Formats: sequence, C-alpha cells, structure tokens
Amino acid sequence: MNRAATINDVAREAGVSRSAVSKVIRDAYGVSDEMRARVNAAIGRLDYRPRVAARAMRGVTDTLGIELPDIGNPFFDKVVTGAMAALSGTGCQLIVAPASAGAEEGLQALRTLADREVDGIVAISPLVAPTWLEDLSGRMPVVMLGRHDRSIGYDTVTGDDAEGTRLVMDHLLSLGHERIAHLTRSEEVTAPGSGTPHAVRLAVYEEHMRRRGLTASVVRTGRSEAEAREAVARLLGGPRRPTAIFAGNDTLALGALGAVGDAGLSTREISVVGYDDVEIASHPAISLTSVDQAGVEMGRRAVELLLSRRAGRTDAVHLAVMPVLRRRRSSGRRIGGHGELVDRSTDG
Amino acid sequence: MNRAATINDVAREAGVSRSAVSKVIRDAYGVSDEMRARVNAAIGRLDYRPRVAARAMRGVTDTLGIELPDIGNPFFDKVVTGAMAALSGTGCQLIVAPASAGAEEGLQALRTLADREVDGIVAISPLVAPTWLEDLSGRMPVVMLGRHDRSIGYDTVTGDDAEGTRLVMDHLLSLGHERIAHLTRSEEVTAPGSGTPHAVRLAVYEEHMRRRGLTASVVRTGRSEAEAREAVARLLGGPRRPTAIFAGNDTLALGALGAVGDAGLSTREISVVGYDDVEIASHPAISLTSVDQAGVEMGRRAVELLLSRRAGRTDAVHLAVMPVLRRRRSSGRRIGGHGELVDRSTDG
DNA sequence: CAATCATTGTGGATTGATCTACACATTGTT
DNA sequence: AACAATGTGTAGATCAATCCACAATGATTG
Repeated sequence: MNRAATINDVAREAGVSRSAVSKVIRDAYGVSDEMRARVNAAIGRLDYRPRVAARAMRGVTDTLGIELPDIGNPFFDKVVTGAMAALSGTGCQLIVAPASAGAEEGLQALRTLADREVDGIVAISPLVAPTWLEDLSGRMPVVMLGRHDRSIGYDTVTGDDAEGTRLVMDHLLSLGHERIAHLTRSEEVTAPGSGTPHAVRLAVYEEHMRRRGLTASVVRTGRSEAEAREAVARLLGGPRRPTAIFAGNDTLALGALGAVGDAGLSTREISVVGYDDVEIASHPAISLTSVDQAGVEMGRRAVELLLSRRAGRTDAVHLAVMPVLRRRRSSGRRIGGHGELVDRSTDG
Repeated sequence: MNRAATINDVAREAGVSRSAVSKVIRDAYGVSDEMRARVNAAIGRLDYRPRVAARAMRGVTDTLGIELPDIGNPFFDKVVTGAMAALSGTGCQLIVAPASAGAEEGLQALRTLADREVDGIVAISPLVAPTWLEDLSGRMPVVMLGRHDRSIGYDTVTGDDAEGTRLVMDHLLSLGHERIAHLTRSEEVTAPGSGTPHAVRLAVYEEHMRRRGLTASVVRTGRSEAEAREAVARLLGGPRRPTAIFAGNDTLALGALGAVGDAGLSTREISVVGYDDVEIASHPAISLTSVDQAGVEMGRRAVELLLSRRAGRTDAVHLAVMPVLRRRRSSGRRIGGHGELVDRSTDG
C-alpha cells in the first residue's frame, strides 16, 4: 500500500518548515497571508490530509463518537441524524460504533470509541455500568442518552419518560381501556432503579394501573420485532386478553400489531400504542399511536453538550426533552369487553 | 482530562521493558510463560488498553470502516449486521461513517474513514467517482458494495440487479400488468453506465418494457419515503394511471404504498413491488412484495474480502449475490384496466 | 539611537506503540 | 571443549503531527 503525503512532503513542496505548515492547517496565530497561500497551494497539489492518528498523539482527534445498542432500531437513526446536524459546519467528524449482539452489549462498542481517543462519546446502551461510564468520563466527555442517571462525571439527555408514559396511560384510560398490558424488555433492561427508559416506563405504567385499581399485566420479550410478535401471540391466546397494549418502544409495538393481525383481530378490538414515533409509525398502513420523544433533538443536544465540554465546561448538565403523543388509528375507544367490571371489583 | 495508562506504565508495573509488554499484547514470538503472566497481571491491574493512534503511526489500526449513504434506510442495517458478524472473533473493530446529506454525499464520510487509516473500507455511496476510489484503494483495501464497476484496484460485492429486475418484471407481467411504472431516484443516481444499482434496475426495466412493446413510465423522486409518496400521488392523479409500480427500493415502495392508500385505492387495484426486502416489508400490515438481495450476506462477503486483502491478496475480486423475489400481498393479478389494449396497439 | 515590542518563521522535543538489531543465556551437536 | 542453534529480553530508532522556545525581522517609541 502506498503512503499518503505527510506534513513533511507539504513543507518541502512549499519550501517552508513543518511548523509553518502545521500552523496553516490548524489556522493558528503567526502566519502571513503569503505563507498561507503558498502552503495551501502545496496542500492542494499533493492532496494532503493530516493524519488523525498523529494528531491523536498530541491529544486531539476532532472526532465525536456515538455508540448504538441496536443498529436495526430506527429510533437511533434519528439520534444520529440530529448529531450530524449539530456537527455540520464544525470541523468535527462523527463515527458510529454499533454494539454487536451479545452479553457485552455496548461495552465493546464504547471501548472501540475510547480506544480511538475520540473527543467525546454519546452512549446509548442502557446496560453499561454507571461506574464504568464515570471512569470513562474522566478521560473524555461522555453524554449518556436516554438513561436517567445523575452522575457528576458525565452529562445526560433524556426524554421525560414519566410524562410520556402518563400521556399514553391517560390516552388509553380515557378511551375506556382497563385491561392494558405492557410489553417490555427483559428484567435486566427494566431493573428498578437502573434508570433505563424501559424501567421508568414500566414503573410509571404500574403506578398508573395501581392508582386506578387495575391489574398490571407485564409481558417480557427480546429486543426484536419477531420476538415481540411471538410474545404477544401467546398473550392473545391466553386468558384475560387485554383490550390495549402499551409497548415499550415502536419495534415492540410493530410486533404487537403483527400478532394482533395474526390472531384475526384488528386495532379496533385491541389498541396498540408504541414509544419513539419511528418513521414507519406514521405510515398509513401502520398508523401507530406513539410517543414522539424527539430523537433528532436529543441527538443534537447530546452533541452540543459534548462540544461545550470541549470548550471548557466542567459541571454536569442533565437535560430532559418533552415528549408528545402522536394519536393515530392504532388506538381507539374500547369496544366489547368480557367482564371487566366484575374483574375490577375483585381486583380493587 | 486524565490520561490513560500507557505501555510504559505497564512495563514499570511489571518490572520489564516496553518491548516485552508490546510482544505480549501482540502475541508475538519470544515471550516466556512467566513473562506473559506477569505482564497480563500488570495490564489487568492498570486496566491498560493499547492506544489505536500510536499503533496507527506504525501502520495498523485493526479497524475496518463502513460508509453509509443513508442511515435512515434499513437496508444498510442488514449490511452492517453482516459485516459485524464477519468480524466477531477477529480482533478487528468496526466503525461506521454515515454520510451527511448534501452534495458531497459519501465523499466526506469516506474521508472520515481514510483520515483514520482504517485497515479497509466498505463503500456504499453510489456517487463517489471510480477514479477517486481507485486512488483510495492504493492506500488501503476498498470494497465497493452495490455498484457494478470493475476496477482492478478495488473489489466489489453486488446484487445481481439485472436478475432481480427480471424477477420483478416477470412477476408483474405474468400477473397481467402492462402499465407498469418505475419509481426511481434522480438522473444523477441512475446515470447510464454509472453501474449504480438504480441505473441497472432502470435500464433492465426499460428493456423489458420495450421487448413487450409496452410504454415505459419512469417517475423520479428523492431518496425519502415522503418524497416518493408525493411523486406517486402526482402519478396517480395524472392520466394513464399505472396498474403496477416497481419501486427502485423499499423506502420508495413504502412511499408508493402510502400514496396508493391516500388516493383511496389499495394494492388490489395497484400492485407495488419494492427492492431490498427490508424488515418492515414482511410485516402483515405492509406485506410488500420485494426483491431480497441478501444484504446481510453482502456485508459479510465485503468484510471477508477486506480481510483477505489484508492477508495479502492483490488481485481484484468481483462477487455477485443472487437475489430472490419475496411475493407478498402488495402485488396481485391486474383487475380493471382502462383501454390498455387500445394503447398497446398504438404503442407497439 | 537604543530599547522595546509585535510579527513571522524554524528547530527540536514530545507523544505511545512497534520493530529491528543485538545482547545474553541456555541447550544441543560434534 | 568449541561452536551452532534457539529462546528470551532490552535499547533505540521510527512513525506524523503539535507545541514550546527562540531567532530574525521590522515597526514603534522614549
């Protein structure tokens, strides 16, 4: 493999010193207009690009990294889109590290970014230990996105999951639903006190059900639509079929929609509400009611926090973005009902 | 910001030389078991990780990069998934560079990867000049994914788009359709001879129509579902409404499905066929007939080609993956029809 | 006119890991 | 016993950029 031009080649071509070239490309103080022109001309002739690795040796990479727990979940596209928008214009580049499926989850991806000494990391995986992130944030700015920790070492950007869940529950309850099932991820991802979005949504769901004297019904599944579909199929085949399903995110909700269809039912009989408002949710063939937690905005804010850290900020900032409920055809007034009133009296 | 432990710290901690530590972490020849144990213990105590930047200075990063033209298109998730699968187990890490929207398209993202001296690049953006890629491939292995160039400098992995398009056209023609519109991207993306997937699909579509004596109808749009939806809405509102739409990819097909619904029609009246077989295509509420071009397989193959280049291969390899048509409910036998026979006689 | 200062360019040290060359010890062969 | 072969560890150069200290120059000022 050939080697690319180096700063030395440029210096020779322009007939000046390395240091002079370095000043020009960094736009540093102490360069005459004539020098700048000469060096830039040489850079153009040689098609020179500074090597990030060599810069990293001196402590800067002009790179931010985003770690994604699940490349297949379109919510994360929104976050990346927002992050890129916030970076356009700054000389900073963005790299994405997708987590490979497995026990390590996002840890491996975060290490990929840390090993490359990026100037800042947006972490999304819910399962990475706060202490680990705290350690990491001692070496480079970190923003945890989604999870409700309150570290002094790193910043967070979250949706207001309690408010989002309240929007969903108010919506379903006001439509007359009482048998509302909650479709969520494994116990690991919803561990009480972990502060993951799914943990908060589950806790607030249970609280709302309890306050109304209703029986909570929690269905666990993996992260994929297919797994959600199977889980909901079992739910619909069992006793005490719900009239509404609140899914922890839109991928799970799509699985629920599939299972409802498979069972020969429609969302007229069983309302389905999701979370994230991914793009496909608004498609007329899907028309999924969902909580829009402004993923693009979250990505943008996360990057802004990293940039402000780089500019010198040291105190931790914790932002919450307000969610909005997008009402669509997948949720409607309860029809039918099989002895709910009787059940209610025995429940409460 | 604190600095992480270096190889010098490990050497001091273990009471040996830098070189010895280097040998251990590279698993190089000339290390005794006792030395290995001592060094590994020190590495564990200090939580040491080698800095990729310092390694890059010597020519290796143990990193592959994928450039993605559109993070919102779920087809590319498949490619990334396949790439990650091929890399698991090897010590190599993967980073993703998403292209920011704009004129430069993927160029900027490819530069992001090149600047970081990755050990190999999977390029997907259709608009990057072959000569530019050729130059790049002189410095590091490159695989172009999707586009049908035949460079001697870099490898390619493509779907057989001619075969895929033939599958679609045979399918639609055998269902009795004659007014088949093709929904595709801008002229830039389908430039004849450019070898982009969209260019091949368009050319083969036109050839099939011509051979049958049918009038080709090409509708141009942007890359987003929303733009496709508007374009198809205009098509459906105009004269000579088609009975079938062949979309250049599933994102466009989803837009077409939306427009069909908006117009008060269903896929019983207007068949829609897509390309890529993204995950949502198989959802019962969508049930989109689509060409599965095995994106996971393509990603896996691309990475394997990069690894074999790194292992010393120098001759270019060009792979084609066979597509399969997934027939679903969005395509069916032509019903109705408004004077096709008359039109056909005047056309051919 | 000497002293001070700002401007512009240069040399050399520095960063962390790798790699070559070599030193030294041990083992095996004749 | 002499010598080769092998195994194990170390010193120092190297990679490409940055950054500090300083030199050379010209402008300004008491």
